[in-house]
Amino acid sequence: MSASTSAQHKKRRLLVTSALPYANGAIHLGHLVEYIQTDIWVRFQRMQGHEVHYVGADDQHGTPIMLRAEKEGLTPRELVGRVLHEHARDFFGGLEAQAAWKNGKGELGGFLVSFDNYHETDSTENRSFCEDIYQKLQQHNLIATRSVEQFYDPVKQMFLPDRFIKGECPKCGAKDQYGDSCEVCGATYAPTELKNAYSVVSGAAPERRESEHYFFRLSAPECESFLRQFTQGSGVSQGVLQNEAANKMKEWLGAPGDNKLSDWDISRDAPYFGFEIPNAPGKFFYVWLDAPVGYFGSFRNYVAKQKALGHDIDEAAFLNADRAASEGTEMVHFIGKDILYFHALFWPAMLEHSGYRTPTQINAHGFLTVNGEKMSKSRGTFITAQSYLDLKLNPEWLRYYYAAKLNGSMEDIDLNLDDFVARVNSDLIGKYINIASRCAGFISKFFNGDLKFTEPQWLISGAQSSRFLVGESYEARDYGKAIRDIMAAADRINVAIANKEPWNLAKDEQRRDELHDICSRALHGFYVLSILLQPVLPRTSERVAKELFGLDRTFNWADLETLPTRINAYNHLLTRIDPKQMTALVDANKESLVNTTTTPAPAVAAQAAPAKAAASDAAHISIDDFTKVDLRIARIVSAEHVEGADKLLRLQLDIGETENGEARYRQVFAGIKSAYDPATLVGRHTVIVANLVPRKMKFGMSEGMVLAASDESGTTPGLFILSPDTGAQPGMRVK
RNA sequence: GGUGAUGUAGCUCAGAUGGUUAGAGCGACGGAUUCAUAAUCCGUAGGUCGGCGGUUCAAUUCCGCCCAUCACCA
Repeated sequence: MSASTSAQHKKRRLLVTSALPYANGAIHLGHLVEYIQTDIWVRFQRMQGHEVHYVGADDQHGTPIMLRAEKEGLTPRELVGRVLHEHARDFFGGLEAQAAWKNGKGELGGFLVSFDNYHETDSTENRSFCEDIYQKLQQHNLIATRSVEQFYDPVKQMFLPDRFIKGECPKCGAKDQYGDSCEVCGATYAPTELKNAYSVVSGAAPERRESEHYFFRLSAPECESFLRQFTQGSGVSQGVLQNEAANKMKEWLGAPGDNKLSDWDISRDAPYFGFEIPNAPGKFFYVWLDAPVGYFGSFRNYVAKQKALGHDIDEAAFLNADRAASEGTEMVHFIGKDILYFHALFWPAMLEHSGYRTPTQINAHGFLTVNGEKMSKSRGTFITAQSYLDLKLNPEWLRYYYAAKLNGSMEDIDLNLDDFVARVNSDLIGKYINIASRCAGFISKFFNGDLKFTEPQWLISGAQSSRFLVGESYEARDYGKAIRDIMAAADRINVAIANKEPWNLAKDEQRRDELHDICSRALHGFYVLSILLQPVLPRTSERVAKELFGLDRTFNWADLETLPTRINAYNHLLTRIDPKQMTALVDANKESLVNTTTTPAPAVAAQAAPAKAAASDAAHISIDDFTKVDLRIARIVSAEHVEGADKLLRLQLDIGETENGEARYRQVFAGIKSAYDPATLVGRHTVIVANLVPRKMKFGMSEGMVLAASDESGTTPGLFILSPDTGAQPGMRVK
């Protein structure tokens, strides 16, 4: 790759981004593929001394956020503010940790993603970029307006995105199907074809209404000709896009004259959480317009923060088209393959025609599967970042495993949990860490920590060739190859140690020089491996640099040309994964009650069960008796502690009821405080008795009862509320 | 439905412009060793390279069809 060879001579100036996670849910292991992939690349570039600015942000606008905030009884700002902190905690240990780290006064937490800045799209910086881009496009006659007919919720008084419409499949009649295709028979159709369509928001029958929309004229000839040149490029190596992505673009663009591009609808009507379009009251920028602009917003915010600390970063050199061209700065996006369309068509076309610089590299990656299948909440493979960290699993394990599987293409990668344990334990502990562990003792014991090399040049030239080989792989994002080459080197070092049998040399005082040499060489090997692995294992490599080799800083790429001179006493660096931790991780992420019974715990319960069944034999009830109990699926909208109550939580439950067109929630007091943190309940589905006589309690009316299991004998402690299987909707009858 | 990607040992993956016995790591099995409470080293077994057909002296590698998985069709 040309970039890596030229990197030897020229200092690169890079603005790097990862896609912005939507502020509507928790970070999970699927998200982390991208942030870890980007972070490894960024850290590799920094190690070479390049100027790197890695920025990210939360994507906070749009209808789903607006509606979710409403259901939780929050303003959108309150919701996205909370989620921003959750995301920051997962990525790097929180905004405070990040700020301290930037000041050189602290360490990152979470998954060690080393953003230079993490911001939000609902910000003043982002608004001003959006307005500026929009106005420039307008000046270039690339904004058009026309009337669009859309679904409208007459109760909620808002236009509805297609995914908020459900109804019966026009082909097979299956109920509750989305507006694009039927999950039961596989038919595809337009939302207008749905029978008995209803709004997911209010349940009302949607109407068709017209409204004026604003469009970015992507179909304009200047856009097409620009994109043709931009996506195909003239690049010798990768160019702007990977091959696979460039082919996809060819498909989207078609042959010259096909005119396959259509204009892009960039406006949404009020009510909408977003930025109002200048001089267009009641019209807002569509979230997908301001999301990528968020990269710029975050960068500007970062430049200001750095300026306050006395560091000047030339913003225009990175954002202005002419300046970027003359200064040779780069802008590199890491994205998932699902959003290639937005990043490779709309985004560059917008930038090109508003005077901003366009991306120099767009790197798309595939999706994550777990154990070969789509992540599943009921199987417990929809694993949140928080659950991984809460169980004290080492983030470097996951970073290493992802690195070993990533190859720079758009292929999906699989996290196989058994393989994860085997791979990490065998590679990192068995091969890599073991080298230091088995040799450091001799150096400390016999040579006072001093290293001595008989053939220094030979060792340095070996490190030099690793430097090229591994560096090229990192540059091309073929981390899998980098890891294979690094581990092959670790294998060679272990073989060399075995051949010299230092434990036998140690018994013979005549052979101290030989002992000194083999152990010094092995430690140098460990030094090299630690440098090469630093982008992947930043925390461990930092400890190796500081604690073992006594440096006052982290490694950089040039350290590969030097030899360490001494070591300090060796302390353990990494522990193995216990397979039980994987079981615990999956259990912690299981939502369905049915599936949790596969865990070992019920051994006790199984013994208790027969006795209870026998006891209840005496009192059968009729089916009619049972149907008197109205059991419903409920969604927990909010949960909070009740002041003055020892055991109660106050829950707001959505069971699909409405009142005057507004969603009506049931307030229920549940005695589950001892077993559940309210924050973990929000959003969960459970089962309630809906026709229980409402009861006035000291703290208010309780309009139903949440069902929970417990062992009456007290043998098995705990309280367990029920969870329906995935797909159950609030209000469904349980019978 | 259309388009594209993927399908190689038990697991995770390399690789080949078509050409002698298809590779690695892990796992399994056998042996060695003990510095590494955080092991390693040596060796063995395991694959008709998703299925069927075609082109060819020769295909797992090229072509067609089929099956499976995944994605995209704004």
